[in-house]
Amino acid sequence: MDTAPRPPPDVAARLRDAITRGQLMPNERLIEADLTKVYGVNRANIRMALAMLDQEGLVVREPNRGARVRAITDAEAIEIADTRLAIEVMVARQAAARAMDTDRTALRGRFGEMRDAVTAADYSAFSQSNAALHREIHRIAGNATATRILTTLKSHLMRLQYRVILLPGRPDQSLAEHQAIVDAICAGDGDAAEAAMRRHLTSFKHHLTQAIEAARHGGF
Amino acid sequence: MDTAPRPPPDVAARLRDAITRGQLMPNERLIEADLTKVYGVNRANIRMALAMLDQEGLVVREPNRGARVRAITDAEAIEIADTRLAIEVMVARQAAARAMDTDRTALRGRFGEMRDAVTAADYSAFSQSNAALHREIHRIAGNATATRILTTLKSHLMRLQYRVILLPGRPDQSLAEHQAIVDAICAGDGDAAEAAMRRHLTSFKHHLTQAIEAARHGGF
DNA sequence: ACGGCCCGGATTGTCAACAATTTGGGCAAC
DNA sequence: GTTGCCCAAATTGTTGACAATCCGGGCCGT
Repeated sequence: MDTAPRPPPDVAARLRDAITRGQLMPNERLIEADLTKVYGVNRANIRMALAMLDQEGLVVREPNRGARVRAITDAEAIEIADTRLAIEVMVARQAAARAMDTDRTALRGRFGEMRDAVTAADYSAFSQSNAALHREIHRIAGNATATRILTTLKSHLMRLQYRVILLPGRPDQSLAEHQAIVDAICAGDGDAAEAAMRRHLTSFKHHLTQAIEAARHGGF
Repeated sequence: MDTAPRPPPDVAARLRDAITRGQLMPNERLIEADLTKVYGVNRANIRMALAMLDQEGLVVREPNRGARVRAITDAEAIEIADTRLAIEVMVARQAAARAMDTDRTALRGRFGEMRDAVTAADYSAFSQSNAALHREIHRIAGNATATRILTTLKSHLMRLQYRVILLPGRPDQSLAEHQAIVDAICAGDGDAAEAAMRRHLTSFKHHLTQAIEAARHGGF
């Protein structure tokens, strides 16, 4: 196995991935010397990456005590879901206002992939097409600022999201909600797009709350 | 003059201040060696601070070519105003839902300061009390995630904001808008608070657009 | 003149050694 | 047994030197 000779395409991005994918557990210590070996880059680079992820909220650093993966509380998860809702609702409206013909076909294409994933009961594909559909909406809206913030917020939710997807009946409901969003955007109806996105993310938040409650009582 | 012996209370914060206050011009190069002398800290620390501000969007860094103050385009300023509106509207609703009696008096106090600043025609005090009032709303809402994002967004707008404040009649209008927001939050009326905040920030965005247009044609 | 070429200064990127701090554990005193 | 103390290992923070890169200006051939 190669431990170091890999090309280093931005340590911060790789660390971010490892955290959002759950490969690094919340509160796990991030020791600079170890990361140096894992990613094959200098300690100075590790330090810069940790500083960035700290700024981003994925990592906490205490003076002279190093960095740890930031554990988000239940209350904070709700905050994130709320904020995400507020922004994504605006983005949906903007997407409806700015969608061209090519955008509509692209959007419908993404939705088709999502439907296929649901009928195939492929959770992984569903998750991916879900993300792809939302990215498509962001692209159409053309609001880079909002997109950047949403990406960060979602990176925080990702660690919990898999529980929501696994709730019984969730994929079908989610599919119907996305259908409404896509239709509204393709119709150029900003009000409807905003309302549909609000319904979708309110539903998501509801299920997230349920999952959190279940986890709290269920033990882990 | 002392150049170095000052206590270094977080370089990133001081650099951020210098940028948002307009002491460092857009596109101005940030040379590590120079900053080392100015802030009296090591180059490694300067590098970490620049990495954080890059992550935050206040600075751009190109490989082997150093860092510059990021220049935000007119279109981006609008994006930021839009996104700010979307989040702050949600925060206003949450503040209305969660305001206690002490919060109400604190909020009214801030509003009083703002009114005083307007009657005194003190632009600086107005700007400060404006920021303080919004911070108070954030505190009451208790949504740390949204507050953090809003703080970042406003740091980007700050470089342009002074132009909006100087528009004739703006302080009086702004005062009336804030009156409505404060009243709604104190009344615990989430819908009204959201609507009032939306009116206020839509108005702000309108004036910002005007200021940008004026600057584009006016020359500077 | 003019275009390409090369060089030297300025600047960023990398690295290893050193200093300072925290942490955990053993040892002694009570 | 427990409390407090102190030391050693682990880890973070700092520093300076060196390598790599970019940029402007002069130089040469045409």
